[in-house]
Amino acid sequence: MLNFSTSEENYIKTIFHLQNGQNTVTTNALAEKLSTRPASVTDMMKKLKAKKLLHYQPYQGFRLSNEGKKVALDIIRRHRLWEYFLAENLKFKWDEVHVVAVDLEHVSSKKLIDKLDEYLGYPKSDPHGDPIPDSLGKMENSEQINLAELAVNKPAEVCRVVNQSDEMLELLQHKKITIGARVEIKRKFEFDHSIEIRLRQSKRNSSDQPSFSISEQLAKNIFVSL
Amino acid sequence: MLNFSTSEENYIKTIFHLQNGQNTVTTNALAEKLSTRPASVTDMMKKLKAKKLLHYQPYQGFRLSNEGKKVALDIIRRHRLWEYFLAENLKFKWDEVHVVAVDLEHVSSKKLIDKLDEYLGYPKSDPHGDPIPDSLGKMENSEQINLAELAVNKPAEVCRVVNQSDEMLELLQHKKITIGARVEIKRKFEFDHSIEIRLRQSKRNSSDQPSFSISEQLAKNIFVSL
DNA sequence: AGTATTTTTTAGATTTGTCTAAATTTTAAT
DNA sequence: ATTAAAATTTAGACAAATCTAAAAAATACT
Repeated sequence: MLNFSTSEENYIKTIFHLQNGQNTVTTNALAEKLSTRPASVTDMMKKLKAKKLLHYQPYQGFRLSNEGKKVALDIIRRHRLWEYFLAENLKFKWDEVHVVAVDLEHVSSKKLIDKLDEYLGYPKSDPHGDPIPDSLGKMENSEQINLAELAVNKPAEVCRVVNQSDEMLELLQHKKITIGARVEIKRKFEFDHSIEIRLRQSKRNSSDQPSFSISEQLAKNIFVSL
Repeated sequence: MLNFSTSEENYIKTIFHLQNGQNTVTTNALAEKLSTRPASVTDMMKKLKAKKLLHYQPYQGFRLSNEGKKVALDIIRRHRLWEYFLAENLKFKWDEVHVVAVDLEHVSSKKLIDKLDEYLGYPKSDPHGDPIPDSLGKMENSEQINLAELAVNKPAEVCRVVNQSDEMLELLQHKKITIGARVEIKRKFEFDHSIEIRLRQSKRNSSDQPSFSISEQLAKNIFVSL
């Protein structure tokens, strides 16, 4: 695997997240996500196409090639392993790990990352519940359903949070919704699609907590497994 | 403390090492160390002078300002803490840590480094025996003498190795000379200034080893404390 | 001291990644 | 099917960090 610049890596990673399997990614969407200008995106797309990391015809959007996906998974692996290390070992708070990992992820020594993985005990997911690809780029994708679509009275476990904005993480912290928490929907309200939920803080603290309600917007950003 | 580019940081760090307290650093020496051209050095010196990180008059060489030294110590702190982590926690070999730390040292989150320091138990020196500055930039500088100048039959402890080239580290590994090893000079030879030494591998393995000889060149790169 | 050599700086070019403004292509709307 | 609007690309410029070649300053040499 060749080496890529920090800038190239940021583009690759972001395309991977935007295309999310099948989608074609547009110039504007990518520019928006990267806080840059569409013209800059076009420039970079030419470069990445020349390096065979993506498929791109002018005006038609782009998708990562298989090689590009491999690179993306490698960057994501680095990012999530560092996030795990920061939270688990250095005791960073859940909502602080992302910004630091964004820098660390560009240190690309394969030996470093593989040894870090080993040191951490080959964790399967990062502190946000996102799966960590292994050294071959494979990652587990257990059955996850959106909290907004969970049936009433069906117990589940929070396993993933997709929006990682500061605002979102602030709200989660306040509501004490964490990865691994057991959750059950008590009621759904048709009017605004808000839902009333009850949490049990994983296994150890099994004392039931009072139920409270969350907005549809929040629920849509939370994934659970049964 | 402001943020500096990787390139700026490399210049600052290298000047710090070259000036070693009092020396004035020359354009050519710096270009040589950084594997760059003198013209590039001059360009960067103008930039760093404008940022008040060093004192510089054209043709007169340069020295870091107090502010520049602070920045240098911060970079060195990051470098050595990562080296310690790589060797101690990730089980990197002694001679592999430097190249990886050279990348990690440019991730400049203060919180990250302070938490890493805490996690590692506030180590005093890195795997090469070089002292690690604390979060205020202070570092211990215990009395160190050059192995070439140690008196015969005076037991001492290897505490520092100044040349970190691959070739040097390969030789040290072969001779099993490690930081912390107890060493004693048995004889000095006038002809080529080589010396005959005997090692005891720190405290645990106190069985004496046979003595062997090392070159003056190697001895000069090893420092010991009494 | 005056010349030759070395060191350092200047001037101008190059690469990477970005930008603005203008041109082009695609999509949407009447 | 035209036209209007939106999205995308091109063209040309800029900043950072580097380079080469030439000029200038410092140093070393008889």
